Amino acid sequence: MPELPDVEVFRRYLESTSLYQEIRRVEVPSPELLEGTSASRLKKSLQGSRFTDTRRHGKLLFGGLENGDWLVLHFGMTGFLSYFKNGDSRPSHARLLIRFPNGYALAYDCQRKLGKIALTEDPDRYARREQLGPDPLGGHFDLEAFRNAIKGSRATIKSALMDQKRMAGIGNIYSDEILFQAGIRPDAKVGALSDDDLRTVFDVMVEHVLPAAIQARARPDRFPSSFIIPHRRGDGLCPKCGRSLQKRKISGRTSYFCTRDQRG
DNA sequence: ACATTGACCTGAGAGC
DNA sequence: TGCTCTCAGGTCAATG
Repeated sequence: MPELPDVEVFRRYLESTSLYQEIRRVEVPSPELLEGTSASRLKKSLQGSRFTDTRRHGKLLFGGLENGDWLVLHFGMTGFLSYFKNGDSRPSHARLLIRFPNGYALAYDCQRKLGKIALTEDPDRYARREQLGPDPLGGHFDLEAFRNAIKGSRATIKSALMDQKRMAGIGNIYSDEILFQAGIRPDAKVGALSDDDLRTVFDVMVEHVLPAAIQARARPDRFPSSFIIPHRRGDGLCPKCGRSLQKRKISGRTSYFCTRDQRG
């Protein structure tokens, strides 16, 4: 699930539930998800400290600690956060548990274990080492930056949008949505797109799709009815023209699009 | 340089 | 109900 809008919702969730509380106890039931750190180092850093800041870069969430360290979370395909009260049913695949004095705990749940947990002293440096491109909602990402990010790609526009080295945060779902709103087929080659096309993709992504998805708390049932995401099913219909959507693998990923409303 | 495939994991849902 | 098969929104490596 978690692409940029989802992770932004997680960031706000972390911010509103867990900031400034002392971290009493940390449990790491699945240490195999740790990368570049150990359970004991993680506990040593977190226990007794508290979150004072949050950041996001693409699909990465950073939790800033009082002691200067940052907890890094990547959510894979099935990850999410859950702040729950002691005694209430805890999420079924908690891979990291952060317990607070008020009897609540923040769980990082990741059913398929495709996410990862890390620790860093510097989120920007961490993102650089991961070779992540700019975040589309980051301050400096304008049309010029978008063109630079896309420039030189001989791949499909869908693949270029999803390439985390070009820009960070767009995945399979939202690339489909952006290209649907832009009226461009996902299998169109980047080189075949006009300057106008690229401007449209940029505008739609930054000004429409991503903000609307975040506003809807990344929940498809709250998306505008003009979005394609709620219709991404085998028998789904185009919200513009009502015809059947095409379902096809493009650049290795299942893609949905409308042959009438999207140009190739 | 790019597309494709399979691997990593686990579970939901479809079809029988 | 229960079994098997297919598929899944992320990333990585190997192959063509």
